[in-house]
Amino acid sequence: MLNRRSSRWRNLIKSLDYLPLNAIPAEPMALRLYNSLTRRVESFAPADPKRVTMYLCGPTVYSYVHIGNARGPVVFDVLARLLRREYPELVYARNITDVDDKINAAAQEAGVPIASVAEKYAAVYREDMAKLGVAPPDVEPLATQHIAAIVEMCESLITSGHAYAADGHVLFDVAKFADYGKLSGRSTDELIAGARIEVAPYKKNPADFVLWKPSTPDLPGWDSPWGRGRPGWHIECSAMAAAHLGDVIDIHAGGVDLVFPHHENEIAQSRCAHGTQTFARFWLHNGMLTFGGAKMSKSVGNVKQLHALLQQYPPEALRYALLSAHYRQPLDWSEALIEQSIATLDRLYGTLRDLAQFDSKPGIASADFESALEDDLNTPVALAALNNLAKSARQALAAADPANKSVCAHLANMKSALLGCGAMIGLLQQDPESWFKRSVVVHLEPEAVHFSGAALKVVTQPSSEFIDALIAKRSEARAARDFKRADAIRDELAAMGIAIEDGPQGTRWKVAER
RNA sequence: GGCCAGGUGGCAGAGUGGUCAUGCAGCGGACUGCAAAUCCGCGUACGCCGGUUCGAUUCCGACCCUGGCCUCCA
Repeated sequence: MLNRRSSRWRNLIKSLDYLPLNAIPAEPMALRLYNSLTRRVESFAPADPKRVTMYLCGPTVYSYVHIGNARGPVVFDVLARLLRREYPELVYARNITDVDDKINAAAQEAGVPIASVAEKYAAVYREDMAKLGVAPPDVEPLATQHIAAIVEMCESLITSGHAYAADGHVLFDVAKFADYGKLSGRSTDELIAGARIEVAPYKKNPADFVLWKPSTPDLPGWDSPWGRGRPGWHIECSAMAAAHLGDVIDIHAGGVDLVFPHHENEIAQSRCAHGTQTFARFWLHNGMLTFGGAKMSKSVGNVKQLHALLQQYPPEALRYALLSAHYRQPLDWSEALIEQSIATLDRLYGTLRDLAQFDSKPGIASADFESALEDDLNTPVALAALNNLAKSARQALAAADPANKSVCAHLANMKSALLGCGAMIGLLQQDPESWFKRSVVVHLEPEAVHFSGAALKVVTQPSSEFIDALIAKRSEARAARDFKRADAIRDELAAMGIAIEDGPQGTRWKVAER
């Protein structure tokens, strides 16, 4: 029986994965995405294939972000990569909110100008995203550079009767937008009746939200028809999305905690200002990172700072960890998760290292890998496919006759597929040697070579030359069958955090897990 | 209280109406001077109680538990 689940069928499908590139017919992308607006998985097709638009709510730059803040950028970076293959004209915008009361507070506390706080943390954010392998967005708008557009949007909302000015503020009149609450599944009546917070006296309804608010002289502000003031948070994103992507966009993404009120308010502002039936055709929301059973957040205090983690662990392991669960599910962050990710990457890079003799470029990803990603970004299934592919490569390698040309071609194809899968999710793109020899001082420090065993403890970061020298000594000892000495040197290396492996081609080494 | 997600093997985490996730860890074997790496093999997982069905972890209902939003938040 050749049914879908039989192993014969699976092997057939597997063998198809490694056909030469030109033998695989090009198929149109079958991307399906869960749309929060309709609460269903839908086939994705852009409004205009020549200009696909995507917006992700970026950071407010008042401090270091935590690892939870990185989940969206990483996950939607994968989506952007996927989209770009089919639609090279993708315009992906990720904003930076650089005017906000938290920034003001941080500046005041540090006794520095507000702009310097925003600039500092924006720069750190960009650097840290790059370390995580997140490609820069096509557009990175700053809120402070869109004040005119924001003011204009407020005026237009007032003119159309959707907003009102009161007491130096501009407020959105929730009662004037019938679809308010549709995204988050709330009724306007409920929202108006059920407000828990203290209601400002200038509001018509408790649910009305601020588009513009007055600034005192010590706060950043811009002249406006309502006096000197600054924008509210929600209107920034609406204005920046419109300025760079248009009135209607294909995809709007963000954390699930932004559904209400932020995204709900964006929809209200944008649709009313533009007179459209739709703001974003697809709404995508990533689940929260938890830590110790609760959502990671600064207010709870259970945060792990991204910047610190990047110094402590290989960045790629953090990316792997963030992609190890489906993006809509919660993911519990832990040290064990990072260590597991390091161990898995060790194995994957080990496979690539064993395939080093083949000069393969990233090629076409395996079919099961690609279809997993197209199925609402199912990265866990994609990673499973990647691991299966790596395992097949190891098996083939273990059984391979190096002289057999067709076997070599097969192995080269597998390596190409492996790198191709990695390229699609931003993993496995570095030289395996640099993965294994990370955090080792590469430059020779002449004194270090002459250190005696006792002085060695002073050296916290051994140089690769020093390690090579020790390994050479151990090899001499092994050749002389002086295993006691050889093992002593191995122990010495282990104490430095270096693990060694003896193979047919000699001894190689890697940085051991912390 | 309202709205919305979940509860899967030691751990992480997919998925499915009827033999397969995958990874990490563990155990046994091969290989190795010993390790390591690699390969081979192993473990009767689907919160609880009913129902539908030839058959349910998967569908339906009740229950218990957890998390998210309702306030700034990725």
